[in-house]
Amino acid sequence: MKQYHCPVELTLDVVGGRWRVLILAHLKQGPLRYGQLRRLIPDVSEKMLTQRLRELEADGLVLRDATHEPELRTDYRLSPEGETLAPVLQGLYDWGLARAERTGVVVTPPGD
Amino acid sequence: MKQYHCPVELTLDVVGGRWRVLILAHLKQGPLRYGQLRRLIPDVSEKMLTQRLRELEADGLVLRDATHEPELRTDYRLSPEGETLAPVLQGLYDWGLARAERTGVVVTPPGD
DNA sequence: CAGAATCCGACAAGATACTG
DNA sequence: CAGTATCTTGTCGGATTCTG
Repeated sequence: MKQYHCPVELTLDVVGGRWRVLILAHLKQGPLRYGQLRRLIPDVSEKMLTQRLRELEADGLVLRDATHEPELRTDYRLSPEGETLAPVLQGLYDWGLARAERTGVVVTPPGD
Repeated sequence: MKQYHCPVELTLDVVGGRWRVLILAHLKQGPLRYGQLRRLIPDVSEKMLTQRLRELEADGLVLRDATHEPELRTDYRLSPEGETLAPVLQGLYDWGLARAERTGVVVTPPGD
């Protein structure tokens, strides 16, 4: 049992770490397949991506539907609970963008 | 030189990790002294608190003014740049609060 | 394609003791 | 009060190999 002294800690439990927020931010745009996520987040390893997706699933933020027909294929998308994070994710995105402009940092979309 | 593929990564560099967001969220309420921060974030060690405060200072998000007269005393507060994070911090706070209610988790303010 | 399993290193974080 | 210094531990994440 963990003790929370501030609501922010709760949010951090869910979106904390290096990858979770990134995954959620991409899924916010719409459902994505495993391979698509990998391409959108080029620096994540398969292990991390799978691990974080499982955790997000367990936390009820992400839904997963897999089919094996005609071939193996898995879609991930935000659950209703996950959708409630949209404003937060948007805020993180917007601030990052503005900060990039202020500091002259370049953001390179993985458009390859 | 780090490669950013998504603006969110930039935000994470600044508010990422376990303590930074927490520190910023408290400073958002107004200037605080070192000891006050420690009490508000009971689980942080002195080392971590100092280290994170130095980083936030270096990133230009937090300002520090120390006096030695009549006694040693240091105030930390958000810089103008740090203030731009206010909506983000508020978003994280609000979502955590709502999530706590939905999941029945109790948040215990360090008011003891 | 979408993973699981294992091994390993780096760094974040904790504990403790000491200082102006 | 507001730190610094040192040592140790734990967790996160990378690399690689294997599978239905």
